[in-house]
Amino acid sequence: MLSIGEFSKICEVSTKTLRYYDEIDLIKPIEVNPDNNYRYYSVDQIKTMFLIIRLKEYDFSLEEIKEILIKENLSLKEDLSESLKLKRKNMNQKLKNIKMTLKQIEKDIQTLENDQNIIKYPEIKIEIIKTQPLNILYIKEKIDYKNGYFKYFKKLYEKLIYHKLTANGYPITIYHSKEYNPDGNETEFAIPVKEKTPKTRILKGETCAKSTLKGPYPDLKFVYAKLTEWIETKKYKLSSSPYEIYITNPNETKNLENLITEVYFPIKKEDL
Amino acid sequence: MLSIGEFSKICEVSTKTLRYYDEIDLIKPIEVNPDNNYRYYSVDQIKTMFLIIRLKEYDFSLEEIKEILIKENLSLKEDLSESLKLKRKNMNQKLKNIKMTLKQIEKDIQTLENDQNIIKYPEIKIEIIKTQPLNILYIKEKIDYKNGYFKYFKKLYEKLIYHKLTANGYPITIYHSKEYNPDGNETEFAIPVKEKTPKTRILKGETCAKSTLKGPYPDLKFVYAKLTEWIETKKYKLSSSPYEIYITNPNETKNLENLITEVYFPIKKEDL
DNA sequence: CTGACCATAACGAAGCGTTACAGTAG
DNA sequence: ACTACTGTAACGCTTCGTTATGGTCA
Repeated sequence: MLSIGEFSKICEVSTKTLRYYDEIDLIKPIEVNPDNNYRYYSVDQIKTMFLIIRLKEYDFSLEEIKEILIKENLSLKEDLSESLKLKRKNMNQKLKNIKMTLKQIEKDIQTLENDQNIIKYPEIKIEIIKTQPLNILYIKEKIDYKNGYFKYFKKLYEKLIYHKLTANGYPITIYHSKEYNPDGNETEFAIPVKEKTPKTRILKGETCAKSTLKGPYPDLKFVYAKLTEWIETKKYKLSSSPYEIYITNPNETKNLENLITEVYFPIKKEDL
Repeated sequence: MLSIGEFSKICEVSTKTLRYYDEIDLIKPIEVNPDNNYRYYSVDQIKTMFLIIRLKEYDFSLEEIKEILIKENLSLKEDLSESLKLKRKNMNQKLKNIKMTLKQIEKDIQTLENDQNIIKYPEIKIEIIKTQPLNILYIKEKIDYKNGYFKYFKKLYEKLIYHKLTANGYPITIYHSKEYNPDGNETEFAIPVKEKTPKTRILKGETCAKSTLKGPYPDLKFVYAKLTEWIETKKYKLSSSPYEIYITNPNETKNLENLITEVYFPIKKEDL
């Protein structure tokens, strides 16, 4: 039997951690002296503790680990295998993110060497145009921007096929919610179609400030910033929801720098 | 000028976040309506906000970002460049860790497929031997295990050279602190030397339980677990600090699986 | 008047670290 | 008697999310 200090040393965790794990019933000493409440651990528990540490490295929460330990006692290992595969997926995602972040850091360090600002908008031209009304098939969704739109356009195309309609233009995304909400924003995915049916609606023709971005989608936020700025300085106001038209197909474009996206801000003159 | 909702949408952060950043003086609206306390942001602040987001991706704390923004106003860009390089280093470290974790997950998934336990000790034999006294040159340090011992042995070798002593055996690490402490443990780095001087001391000869590990250093904790277990079941007690002797030089060993390390636990019979 | 927006305030969450204070084993 | 070890209790840290409650703009 091991005192908390000995146990902590072998397992390379602090005694504070052990007391906390005791408190949350993650791993409890097999014996507690009732006189002085000293905790005593068995050598068998070292393995359990090592398992906990291992799982923590895999980003399991202590709550999840608790469940795993319970299942372990019932020897349900298949379940653990599934969980591990899920964590592997998350880890791979994390790996990708870190690699991208590293690339970005490199870029930024270079930018600073050239004595420039890290944050700068891509070259953006703005023109005022009048759009024609478009007959569109659409779906509305509450979405998180970060995961890409592939899923939603897939759904839209399924609807298109199901209703036997004929696509007649590039895909469009319309942003209805005014405020950014981390768990979902009112967004409409649409595509122009030939046939007018009760399932379609008209995206009305309007005066718009239009910008065309050549570059990756994350740069779009700069276009939005720029357009917002422009509208303000020119004393216009937004008259309805902004939308994007994807001229290029991201699935067929190898170099993301070559993606072309048009951004439309419907505008009117500020009321005086 | 932008209301908090508009600003939040363009920058893709929640209004809660913006209010929090206002509270901690990270980014404050340029104007606040004194009647109703409504916050208004300028379009210029979009760039600042983008910078904050970028730096957050690089793992700067909000406190650090605050300092950077202040320096930015004084246009001290060199400083930022240095900070970025530091973060790049951290990111690279993180990348390595994740890669290692991924490898371990793969291993564990395999292990589970073979219907075995994830945590299992490597094959470890234990023998009882009597050691000879060793005359050692030593340095004591309070260290964190995780960063490797290279630094400390380098220091030890410098001392060796400085005092013109002759090494006479393999390097040794002696673990004095009983409890694991996340910010440092009393550890002694030593090497046997020929000359007896006031700078050296005797590591006394004793009865020891000895194990030899062939494999990477992280496996050492299993050896410690096993030895502790063994001592308990055989009714021995630890009589002084355990130590390790490194038979192989990790800098010259390509495959970490081939590292050889001896672990010694000085023991005595339990008092009856 | 009705929603969609805005405000403040207070609590929660994860995983311990950090005092502070006191008893205890050897 | 000393010291290293053990205990409990309570607050702190970071970065917001989550109610709850109430005022305000179009």
